Amino acid sequence: MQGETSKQSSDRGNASRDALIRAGLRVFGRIGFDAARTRDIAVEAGVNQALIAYHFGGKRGLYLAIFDHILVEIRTRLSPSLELVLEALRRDPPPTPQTAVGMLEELISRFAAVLAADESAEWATLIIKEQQAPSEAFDRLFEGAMRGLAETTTQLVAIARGLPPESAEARVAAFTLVGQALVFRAAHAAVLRHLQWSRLGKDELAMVQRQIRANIRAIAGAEGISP
Amino acid sequence: MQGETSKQSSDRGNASRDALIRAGLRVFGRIGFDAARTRDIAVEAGVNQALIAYHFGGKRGLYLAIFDHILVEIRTRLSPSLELVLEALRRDPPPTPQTAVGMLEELISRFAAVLAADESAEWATLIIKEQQAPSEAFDRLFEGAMRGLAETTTQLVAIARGLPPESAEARVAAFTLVGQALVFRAAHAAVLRHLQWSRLGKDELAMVQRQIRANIRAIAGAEGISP
DNA sequence: GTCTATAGTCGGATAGAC
DNA sequence: GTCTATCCGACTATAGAC
Repeated sequence: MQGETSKQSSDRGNASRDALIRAGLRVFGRIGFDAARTRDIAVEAGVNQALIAYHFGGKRGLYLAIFDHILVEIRTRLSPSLELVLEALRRDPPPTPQTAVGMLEELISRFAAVLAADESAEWATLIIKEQQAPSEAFDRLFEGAMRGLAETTTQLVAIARGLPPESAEARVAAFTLVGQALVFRAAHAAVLRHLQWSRLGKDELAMVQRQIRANIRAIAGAEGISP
Repeated sequence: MQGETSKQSSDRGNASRDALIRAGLRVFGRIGFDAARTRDIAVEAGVNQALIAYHFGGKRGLYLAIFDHILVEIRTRLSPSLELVLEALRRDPPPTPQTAVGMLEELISRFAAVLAADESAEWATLIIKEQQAPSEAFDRLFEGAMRGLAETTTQLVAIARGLPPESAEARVAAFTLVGQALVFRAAHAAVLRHLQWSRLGKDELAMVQRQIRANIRAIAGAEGISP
C-alpha cells in the first residue's frame, strides 16, 4: 500500500514538504520570521528554494504550515497527561481537591518537561515570539491546543481551591501555576546565567519539577480545602 | 543653566536622539528588530531617517542604545522596592523568614505591575524577544539590571525557606516565583483570550497581584519555617 | 545637526526548462 | 515536482548640500 506508481512522485513531494517544515521550524525558532531567509531554510532542508513557493505559496505560507505542525506536536506530547485528567473530570464522583492537586502536579510538571526539552525548544520559542505580536498563526494555535490546556488547568485549580470553575480567580490562579514552568523557557537566557547552567538537561529539569510540585502542593494545601 | 549658546544645537541633537530612542522602542517592541524599518522609526520620531546613522551609527546601534535606555527605566521603576530589601538584608539582625516573605510579596507584585503596565509593554516584550535569541544587548541588560534582581530575590527566598543562599534550589525557587508574574507578559495573548480581558488594566492587575501574594505566602508558609 | 537624493544590497517571488 | 536564472521591490547606509 505504498508502492503505487501514482504515489511515487507525491512521496518525493511530501518528503520535500516535511523537510521544509522541519528546517523552517528550526530557522524561524532560532532567529524569528523576519530575520529568516528562505534561502537558508531551503539549504537546511536540502531542497530547492523555489519549492517554498510551490508547496506553501511563499514564506508566510510555510510559517503558517509550521504552526499546524506544532499543533499536532503539542497534542501528542501533552495529550497522554491531558486525557487522563479529562477522563477523571468526566467521571461521576468528581475528583476530590486532593486528587485535583495531584493531577495539577502531573500536568504542570509534564508541561515543564515539554518546554524544557531540547527537541521542543524551537517551537516553544516560536510560540513565545508569536505571543509578543500575535497573528493568524496564534489564533490557530490557541484554538487548537492552548484553550484546552488552559481550561483543563483552570478546572483542576477550581476544584483544588474550591473556586467556581468559570471565575476569573480560578483562571488567574491557573496561569500563575503555568507561569512557574513557563519562566524556564521565556526567561531561558536569564535562567541559565543565574544558575550557571550550560543547558536545561535532565538533572536540571528534575530539580525544576520538584520545586514546581512542592509549590503546587503548598498553594493548594493552604487555601484550597478550608472553605 | 540651559540657555547657553553652545548648548543650543546640542539640545536639538539630544531631542532627536531621545525621540529616536523612544520611537525605536515602540517600533522594535511592536514588531521586532528585523521587521522594523528605519523609515518608520524616523517618521514616528518626527525626525529624518538619516539621523539614525548620524546619532547611532546605524539600525543596530539604535537598538543597543535602546537597551541602555531600558536599563535605566527598569532601575528607576524597581529600585524603590529593591533598595528597601537590600537595606534590610544588610542590617545586622538579618530579616526573619516572616519579613522575608513580606518583602518577596512586595517585590514580586511590584514586578508584576511593571510588567503589566502599558508604558512598559514595549520594553518588556523586547526583553522577552531578546531572550529567545540573546545577543550583546542581552548581556548588558542582564549585568545591568537582571542579575541584581535575581540575586536579591534568591536571597529572600533562601531566608524564607531556610535554604543556603547560593544553592541551586533557592535560585530555582526564586525563578518559579518570578514566573508567576512573568507569565502575564510572556503569554500575554493567551491570558487575554482565556480571561476574555481586552487589556491588563488596573483592576485586572490587582487581581493578579492578590493571587501572587497569596501563592507566595502559601509556598513560604508550608516549608520555609519548619527546619 | 539636519536634510534630500541615491547608491548598493539583499531577499522573496517567478518564469520556464527539465 | 524540481531545478536555474533572474527580476524587482524594499531597505539600510551614505554622499553631499544647507
